[in-house]
Amino acid sequence: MSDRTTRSHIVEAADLLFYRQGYEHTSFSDIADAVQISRGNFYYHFKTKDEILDAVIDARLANTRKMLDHWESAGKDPADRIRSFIHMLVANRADIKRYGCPVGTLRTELAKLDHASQTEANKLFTMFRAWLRRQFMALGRAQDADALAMHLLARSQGVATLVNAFHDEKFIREEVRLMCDWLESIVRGAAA
Amino acid sequence: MSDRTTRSHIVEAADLLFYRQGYEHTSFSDIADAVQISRGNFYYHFKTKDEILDAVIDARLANTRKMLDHWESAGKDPADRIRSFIHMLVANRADIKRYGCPVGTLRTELAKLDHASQTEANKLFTMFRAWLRRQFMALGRAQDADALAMHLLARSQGVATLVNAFHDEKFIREEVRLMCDWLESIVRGAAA
DNA sequence: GACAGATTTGGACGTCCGTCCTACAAACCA
DNA sequence: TGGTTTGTAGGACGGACGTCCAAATCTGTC
Repeated sequence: MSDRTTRSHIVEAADLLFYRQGYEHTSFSDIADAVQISRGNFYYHFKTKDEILDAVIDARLANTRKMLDHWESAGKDPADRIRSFIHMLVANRADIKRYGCPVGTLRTELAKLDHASQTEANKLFTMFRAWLRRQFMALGRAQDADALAMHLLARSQGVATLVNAFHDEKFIREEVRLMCDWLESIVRGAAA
Repeated sequence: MSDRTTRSHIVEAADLLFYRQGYEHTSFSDIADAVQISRGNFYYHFKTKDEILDAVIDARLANTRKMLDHWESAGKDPADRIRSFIHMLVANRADIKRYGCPVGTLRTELAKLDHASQTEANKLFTMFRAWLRRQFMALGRAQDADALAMHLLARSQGVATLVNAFHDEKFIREEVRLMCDWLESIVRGAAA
């Protein structure tokens, strides 16, 4: 019980710090200070730093799953659901501006470190990819559904990168509009 | 003289290692091993690790400048020059697949570290942005030249990120084709 | 209230890192 | 040839980090 909450507090704080400072640049002390527990206490809940990372990735995977399920049930049609994905950029614009995309930046860092958990981190991308692919298939684009999913994923990643680099939120609005226009042209093509 | 070559060897090796392993994850020993000099020798050429980073960024800025100048003089028209930019993804596809975009990944890492040199690293992006903007202006799109430049920059960044994540070179070809189509539609619009 | 298990504490440990210093070698000049 | 400058070698230093441990504290049970 108390284990559960302390453990989840650690994961929560680590999640935030990994996002803001990066995995390698975040120390046990940083997390301990945030959770207000002693540094030595970690060993009881996690044997290594890598275990915390895995727990953070698992938490992100679960949250993402939940978000996708919500979009799935809340969206009227596939196009509407894809718009939920696109507007994620607007909803998180302040964080993206300061810290970049949570999915992309962690994955990039783990790739540089050649870290064992990069496969796990990649699953975040794969989850979005598979979900988008299903939406495009439901839009009648079975042939190139995966290519469309990858295309949209790439564009949102690129937007997040440049917004973070230039600290320009306005750019998000413009690109989101372009992506919605692009989606609209696909919907029209499917209807014809 | 010998100073010059040893120093440039250090910068060269550091450049490569920063790209492949990341800045923070690359130690003095790593660079020393690559150049085959003693670790202590660094202090003669660079007083701090940050100084090496600055030298690496300066070298990358100079190389980028040279590349852009070459594209400028080699390209027949603005569209041709922009195509040089787009095809950079194809030319560097093997490295991008393994290590991501050299410009984007370093910039992202320095942003997370809140490093003093992130402004310098951003100049790499700004250099591409300004160059592309001039090309689009020459294409008769003075009104939205900067937006077009940012759009293309974002798309190439996104492609690089996903190619690195999914280790899929084929995706580069597809997206390069799409970007060229997009460019073509702009050229046609300008002609009309 | 005594006991047992769960949880937390603060610090010790070995290692690696960036930094810095001193001694030595090579090259150049008087 | 002797002396100065330039470049290199190797290791010492202080600090930070991840890991690990033994003792202390808390919690629930009989």
